[in-house]
Parts: sequence; C-alpha cells; structure tokens
Amino acid sequence: MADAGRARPGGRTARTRGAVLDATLAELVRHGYAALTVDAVAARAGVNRTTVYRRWGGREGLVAEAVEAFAAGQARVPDTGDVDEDLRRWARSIFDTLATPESAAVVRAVFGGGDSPRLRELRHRWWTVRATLAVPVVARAVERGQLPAGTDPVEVVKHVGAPLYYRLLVLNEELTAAAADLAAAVTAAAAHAGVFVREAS
Amino acid sequence: MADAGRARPGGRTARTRGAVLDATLAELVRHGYAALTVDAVAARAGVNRTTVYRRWGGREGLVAEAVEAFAAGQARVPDTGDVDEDLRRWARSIFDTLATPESAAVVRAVFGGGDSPRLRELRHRWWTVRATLAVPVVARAVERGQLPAGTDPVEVVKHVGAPLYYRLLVLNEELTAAAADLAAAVTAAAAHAGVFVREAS
Amino acid sequence: MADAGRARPGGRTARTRGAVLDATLAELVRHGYAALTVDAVAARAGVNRTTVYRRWGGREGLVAEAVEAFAAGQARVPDTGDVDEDLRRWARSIFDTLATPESAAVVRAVFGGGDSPRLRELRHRWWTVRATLAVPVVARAVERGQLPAGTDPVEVVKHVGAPLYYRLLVLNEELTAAAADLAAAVTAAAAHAGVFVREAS
Amino acid sequence: MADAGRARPGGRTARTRGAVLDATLAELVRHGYAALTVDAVAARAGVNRTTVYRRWGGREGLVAEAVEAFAAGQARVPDTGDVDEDLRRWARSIFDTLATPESAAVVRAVFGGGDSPRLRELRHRWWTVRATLAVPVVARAVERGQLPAGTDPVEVVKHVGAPLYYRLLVLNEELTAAAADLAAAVTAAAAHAGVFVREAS
DNA sequence: TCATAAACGAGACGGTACGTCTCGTCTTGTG
DNA sequence: CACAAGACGAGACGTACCGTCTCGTTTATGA
Repeated sequence: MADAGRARPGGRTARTRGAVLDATLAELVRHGYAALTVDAVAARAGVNRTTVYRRWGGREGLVAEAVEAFAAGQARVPDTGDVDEDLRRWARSIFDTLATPESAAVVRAVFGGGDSPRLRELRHRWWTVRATLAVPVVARAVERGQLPAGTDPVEVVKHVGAPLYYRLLVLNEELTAAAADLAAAVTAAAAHAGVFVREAS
Repeated sequence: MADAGRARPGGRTARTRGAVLDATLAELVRHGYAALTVDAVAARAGVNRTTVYRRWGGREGLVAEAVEAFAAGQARVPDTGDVDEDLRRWARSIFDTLATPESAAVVRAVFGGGDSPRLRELRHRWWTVRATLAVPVVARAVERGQLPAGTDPVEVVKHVGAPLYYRLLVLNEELTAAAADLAAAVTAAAAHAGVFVREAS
Repeated sequence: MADAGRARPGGRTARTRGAVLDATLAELVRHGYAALTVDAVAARAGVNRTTVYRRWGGREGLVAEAVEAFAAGQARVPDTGDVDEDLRRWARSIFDTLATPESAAVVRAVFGGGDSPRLRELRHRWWTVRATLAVPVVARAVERGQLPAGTDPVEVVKHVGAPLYYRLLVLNEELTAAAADLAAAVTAAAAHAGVFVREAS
Repeated sequence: MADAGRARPGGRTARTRGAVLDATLAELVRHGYAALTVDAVAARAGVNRTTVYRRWGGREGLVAEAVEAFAAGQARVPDTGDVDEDLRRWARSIFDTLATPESAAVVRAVFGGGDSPRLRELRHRWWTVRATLAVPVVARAVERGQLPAGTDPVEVVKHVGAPLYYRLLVLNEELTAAAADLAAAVTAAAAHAGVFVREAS
C-alpha cells in the first residue's frame, strides 16, 4: 500500500487509480466489505464518485481490483528438501498473509462477502493461485520418498490451510505462529501415516 | 421448517413468530444474508413490516433468532468406545449439518455476514456449543489410553471441523461424506502421533 | 399561495403536500421551468427528496399539480349585456392572470416547457377550461343579435387571448391593460364586421 | 439545410461547422430543445464533443447559431397595392415559416426554451427582423389612404402574427392556411374600423 | 514545399441532478 | 387506545450530461 506510489509513473490517471485502490483497502480494513460504500472510498481518495463508477463500475469492481493488486506476490513457496519443514514454512506463509489487520480485512472481504459471480471468481482465483504454488511441494516430497506414493497433494494443501482460515473466519480467534506450526504438523503426521493416499480410482 | 408450527403452541403471537422465522430461513436460503431484506421477510410471512421491527429490531435480530431456533439440537455426540470411529461420526455429524441447502445457507449467513456484536456472539455461541459437546469425546479417549496423555481436546475438535468449514466457506466446494471421513482420519492420525500433546506450560 | 394553509387540515401528509406545492411555485417563479430541480424544491419545502419522488414522481408531476392547484378559479366570466364590454372584461381577466410574476412564471412553465404527454395534457386542459368559460359570452351575443349569426365563438375567444399570450411568450413584452383592451377591441371590430362568420359547412 | 454545403468552401473547419449545425437542427426537430444534448449533436455530426464546446460553448450557442442560420431569408414582404391582400400574404408567409416540422421545432426551441440572455436576444432579433420587414406594408397602406391616419403599424403587425404563434405554442393545434387568412382578415377589419388608430399622445 | 498555427480527436475528470432502492422511524386513522 | 398501514427522513446506489482539461494528431495556409 505504502510503496504503491513508486509503481505509478506520470499521469493523473495512474495517480487516481492508486489513490482509489489505497482508499478501498483502507475502507475495507476499517469498516469491512458489507459497510464499504463507493462514496466513502471516493471521498477518502479525493476523487469524484463518478470517476469510481466509470472505472470500476461499483463496489465489487473496486474490491476485486484492490484485492488482486493486494494479493499479487503474497505467497512464498518453500523448498528445503524436508516435507515437514516445507509444510511448516508454507503454513507460516499463510499465517503471514492472514495475520496483519489489512490482510485479515481483505480475506474477510473476499470470503465473507456476497455471492456475486465476480466475487466467486475472485475466491476461486485466490485459491487456485495458492494451490498451484503449493502442490509441487507435496509432489516433490512424494518423489523424494518422504511421503507415500499416491498421496493426494491437493488434499494435503487444503488441510494445511484449513485450520488457519477456520480460525480467522469461523472462530474469530487471533492467528498465531503456533497455530500455523500445529496445522502443518497435523497434516504432515497424517501424510506420513498415509491418510492422504488416494485409492486407485 | 414446515412442521415447526406444531411445536409452537397457542396464540397469534406464536403463530406470527413462527411465520416470520420460517420466512427468514426461506429468504436466507434463497437469497443469502447480504440480500436479505426485512420487507421481503415480512411480505413472505404475511406480516406487517412494522411488526418485524418491533419484535426483532431489524435484519440482524431476525437472523439471530432464526439461526438459534434452527441450530437447536443439530449436533450428535458419538460414543462408540473407539476414538477413530467417534471422530469419524463427529465429522459426519458436522457434514450432515452443513450438507443441506438450508444449513449451508444458515452457516454462510452466520459466518459470512457482517461484524456486528450480535453476529459475533452468535458465532461464538455456535462454536462453543459444538466444542462443549465434542471435547468429552477426546477426553474419554485419553482416559481410555487411546490417545497420548496431554492431548489438547479443543485443538483436536478444531482440526476435525476446520476442513469442512473451509470447503464450504473458502473453497465453495460441495461437501462430501468422504471429505468428512478424511478430516476425521487426518486428525485421528495426528492425534495418535502425539501432535496434539501440549507441552506443560 | 399564502392562504392555502387554511384548506389543509390535520395530517402531516397534507402539510407536506402544501409545502411542496408552494415551494414548486416559488422555484418556478425564481428560476423557471427549465432550471427547476427536484432537490431545490424539496429543500425549500423542508422535505426529503425521496418524498417528492414518491408522491409526484419527478419534476413534471410536481409542476403539473402545482399548476393545477394554481389555475383553479383564476378566470372570471363577464356578462354585462354588451359584447364589446364582455370581451374587454374577458381580456382584462386574462391580463390579470398573466400580469403577476407568479402567473407569468406558471404560464411560461406550462407553455414554454417540454413536450411530455403530461405537459401536453396540462396545456390542453388550461385552454379547454378557459374556452368553456368564454364561449357562452359570444354565444349570448349572437342570440342578442349583437353579432352576426354564424359567428364562430371559439375563434373569437382565440383571437382575444392570442395577442396577450403572444406578448408574454414571444415578444417578452410587459403586458398592459391597454394591450388587453386593444386585443378585445380588435376582435370585437372584426366580429361585428362578420369576419368570424363561418360558412355553412 | 441540404444546400448549406455550397456556402462552405474548402476547409475542414467549414465542413465541421455545417455538419454540426445540420445535426443541431435535426436533433431539435426530433427531440426538441429541452432534450437536446451536446453529445447527441456531436455524435450525429460525426464530431468530437470537445469540438462543439470549443466552438459553440454549449447547447445554447449551438441552438443560437443554428437558428440564425436557419432564419436567414425566411420572410417575404408583399406589396400588391391592396392592404387586405398584403396582410393576407404576410400572414401566409408566417404560416409557411411555421408550418413545416423543421420550422415548428425551431420556433418552439426559440420561444419555448429557457430564459438565458442569449435566447432572449435571439427572440428579440427574430421579432425585430420580421417587424422591420412588415411595418412598411402598413405604412404604405396609410399613405395610400386605405387605412386611417394614425394607424399604429407595429400593433397591426403584432395582431397578424399573434393568432398563428398562439396556435402553435399555446394551443398546439396544427396551423392551416385558413387560420392565417383569418388572422389577416381580423386584423384588416379592425384596422379599417380604426381600432389601431393611436391617440395623439 | 514545408513550417507552423489552428482546429480537431480522444478521453479522463469534477460536478450536479436524476430517479431508485432499502432501511428504520414516525404518524395517523381505524377498529 | 393499540396497532396496521403507510408516509417520511436518511442516505447510497448507479446513470446521464455538463463543461473543463490535457495530450497528441491532423490539416490548412502563407512565407
């Protein structure tokens, strides 16, 4: 958010875009998705309402672009040679993403909002991007013989993230590094035990 | 939902209450929380808007009471003598709760809505009720020696439910019995491996 | 306008109606039809925009009702026994209607505005009401033998009013009593000369 | 409208001007002054909005110039030696001007529009030009002794035109040649009767 | 013929008003 | 005298034009 300025060369258009997206994130953090109004965003960005409608078409477009801009380059793919450590780092990476107030607000906005097609797609993208990154971690472990053959990578990845999102969205508990480590450890233990081995179908 | 009327004795008041709560659930299922309007509920219940505002004070109160009425007696506590089977049945119980369209809509309403204190409390209650029921299952297993001493029951319970809610709220995937079984198996394996053993703190 | 209050007993509704119609006339006088905004009317009436849209549906409905309320009981039908004097008084009556700033503004609004069906009907009513009142004046004169048989009353009435509206709408000249007298005299002279006698058709 | 092209030699500028003025007239005829938008005119003319604002400054300037271009050389001054016939021809000339849809639209635009200074001046010019042309007709008649000395030419001219504009703007009736003849006859009869003789003041 | 000033195209923007939609309060006539 | 029926205040929504501005391109014309 802060350093977005550097990426905005020149024109008024780019300046406007930046101001609006920043304002959107700020409003998201302060009031949440449900209470986010175009007027408030425009006012905070020092921009006319009309401009927002012209370029983003309303609340959804606003959030969609702000989130996409925010989500870019958030996840880190670990490769230490050890599954357990890899999973732990992956969990920590998720934790890092969800721990800051900004991120939490964004995640809540994305996953606690309405059912519009645009939001659906956003959610799907969010997950797809992360799954695409994490799946190889498990695949490599299988190749290295650290996990039993037939282990389903997608399910593993899901079970690492689930407890963290669960805490944030359902339990409303604060996320901790310990929780992340635990989620990774649980999944790792189960994986070693062959629970994720998929029957030949 | 349909036969709920029988459980409500006597007066017009009770009849009104029932009609409104039924209508609220129906609207929740059809349109979701975000698009739920007091007017629509009142119209569907054949009741005046004013009445709804008088008795429930608005959308939130409406949903809160409807959900509480709905949530009563949804969970089943298994006790088969075998942790693995107990956890599996517990997971299946969650699955049953989340699988029907009505339940899914209610859950989405509760956990995908706003941040009002009332909703927060509702979420908290939702979780507390279920945790209270499930914790003894794990406790018993520890007593029986099926799980290592020091196993944290609350964490175990969380990890059973997490993947299911995650699927529903984050991944928007359909829930399956297999997913429930997998969640239970993962948690059980980890528990047997001592992952949930809490260091003396 | 000022004494409209007496005719409004009781309810908030009636009070609102009166305030809005008064405000509409005031705005009409000050800024004219083209520059009349719903917002300004609502503000002046101390009423919410929404209320205006609910009850009058927008600018046109507003003007339509205000004008109708205004137009009620504006014209006087003379019957002195003498055509020339009757026509003169009729012209004076029109003059009285058009001479005050309020009336002039209303007339400009009605006849200088858009082409919507509602305004068209308003114009038609305006004319019809006045024609209905004035036609008997000419008819009586024919019966009395003061005007030749076959004199077309409608055309006579039109020619009395035409120069006055012409001055107001086209020439933007101030209306004078002398102009009204002249219009009546011209029409009377032509009528006596048989110019308005309609060929048997 | 169509042959306006001949008066526009060479340049893109002149071509643009012609296209825009034509488009303005067309929009005026189709939608009337109130609904005339700069955007529509620009689009129809195949010209950019900006160009219109640059050269005409907005809706009013557009209409003003279009109307002036249109109004040039519309009136015909008769001189048959007979007042009655002269007045009749003059009335017919007005009728010709007002009868076509284009002309009617233009007139409505000029006289049924707003109250801006520019439009006021346009109205004044419209009338002045015509009065200047017509006044000599009456003056000659007085010289020839066909009308009484002291007859006020300006009032005569006004009374010829009034019923026709009245029909168009107030009554919204279709103009007919008969109506024009009647207006002339009425005025002529009154003039012969000395109604227009102005007292020495 | 070629430089240069003028006009134009493209399009983002601030601004005003529009007309619509809910929400939640407030008023009122009626039973 | 309570309450259903519904008018009202409040405020966000999304749209349409207005008129301004900037930047780059085209075009006419006279040195």
